[in-house]
Amino acid sequence: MASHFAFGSPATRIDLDGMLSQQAGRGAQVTHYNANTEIYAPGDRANALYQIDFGAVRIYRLLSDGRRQISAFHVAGEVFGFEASEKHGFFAEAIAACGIRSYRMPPEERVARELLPIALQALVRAQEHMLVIGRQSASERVAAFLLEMMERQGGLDHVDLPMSRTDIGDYLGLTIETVSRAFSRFRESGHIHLVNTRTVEIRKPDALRAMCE
Amino acid sequence: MASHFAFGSPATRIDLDGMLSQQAGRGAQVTHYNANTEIYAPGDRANALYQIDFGAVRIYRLLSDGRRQISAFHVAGEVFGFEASEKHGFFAEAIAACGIRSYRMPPEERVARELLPIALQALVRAQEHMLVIGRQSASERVAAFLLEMMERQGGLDHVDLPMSRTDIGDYLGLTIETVSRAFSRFRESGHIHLVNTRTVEIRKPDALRAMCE
DNA sequence: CGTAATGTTGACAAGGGTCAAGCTTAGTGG
DNA sequence: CCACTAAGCTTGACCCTTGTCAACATTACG
Repeated sequence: MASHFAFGSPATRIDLDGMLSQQAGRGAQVTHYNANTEIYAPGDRANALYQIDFGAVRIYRLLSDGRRQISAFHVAGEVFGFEASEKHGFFAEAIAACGIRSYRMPPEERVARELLPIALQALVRAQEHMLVIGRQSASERVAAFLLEMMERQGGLDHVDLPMSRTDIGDYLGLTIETVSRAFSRFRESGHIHLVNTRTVEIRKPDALRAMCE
Repeated sequence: MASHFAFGSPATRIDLDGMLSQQAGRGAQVTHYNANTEIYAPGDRANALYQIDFGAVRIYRLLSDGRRQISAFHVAGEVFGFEASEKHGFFAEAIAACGIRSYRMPPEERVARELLPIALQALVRAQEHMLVIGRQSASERVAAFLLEMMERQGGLDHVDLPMSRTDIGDYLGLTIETVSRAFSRFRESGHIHLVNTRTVEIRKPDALRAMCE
């Protein structure tokens, strides 16, 4: 509580109403959801925040084979619905019957426009990473890692890895031996070419993408 | 880019300087870090944001037995250092030689004070959850889950679980069978008492805490 | 060129997943 | 109010993926 950046205890109710209703010019909508009903789905416009009056909510994603990773549970008093783009990337569903207030998105102040999106981007990456480490096999994790690095370096096929195998292992929740074996198998199958240990040429990005589904 | 909430491509440099220097009344400090040197550590005051000029950074935590979970890598152009409390909860270290600009914390506008902390809290939870699912065994994950639920319900020893075993498994990256076996083992060892399948009495919270380190 | 750090590969073991059976609880209809 | 059913949960047996331990190879650096 001391810091201007501190966050209240879990019991503290956030005064979203006081904060946002001014902007929307109107109080929040309160909606009732039955158990196992959808609140939003990937692709839906992310133009609101949600605060739970009562009940509980799960946030999750699905792999195409049906494996599911829940990235968060939310209970009464908590706020969810943040996204880093204009569309949702996750499912939100009521676990039990819920009362949920929805608030139109906050104002376009400079901090909201610039700083908050950075935090939200980090949050989305964290959530996606949870999907990788929570539900994917060793080779799927390494494939996802290579694709992530490729994208973050502009999509060029020659990817530079500034980090060690130990770092990669710790990032993916694997041992260095398992990471190394995955690299070797991708090399043997022609998916990648190891220019050197820290430079990878991605030869079959689609094959890697197919692994991650 | 279309949405007022959209986030630029990874290549886009965030104009932190233009945004924050006004507040600090001064431009950013540029610091040089050698490879494998600490930028901040758990317990350090979190009163700045950092933007990477060149090089790469790892964000991680340690379990007491030395297992490490890296929750993020950051490369040139990216911003890190967000925390939900006044102190850092993670290590930040240079992977290679780095040039890093540090910016004093942003202004206390209403959105920054209220909305950003919510996002940051979610981010920190995500990062801590990565530690759990990336590096902990099945029983450690379930112990961490029970403790998290206990804390989020005010620390009472009778914890209500609104979610199914399937949900818990998906949250922890485990199958329902493994979750169930962990509950059973905790029951047999007297750490918990299962009042019913959805209500747990935490009898030895310290024993559970010891498991998570 | 020599040494230490980093990475690769192999053999083996174990933790957790898969498959299957049975149990418990909650909800429904007679 | 009880019986029936379906969903959720528990337990067991087996097996596979990945971790562990070890040896060796390669790279980086002084």
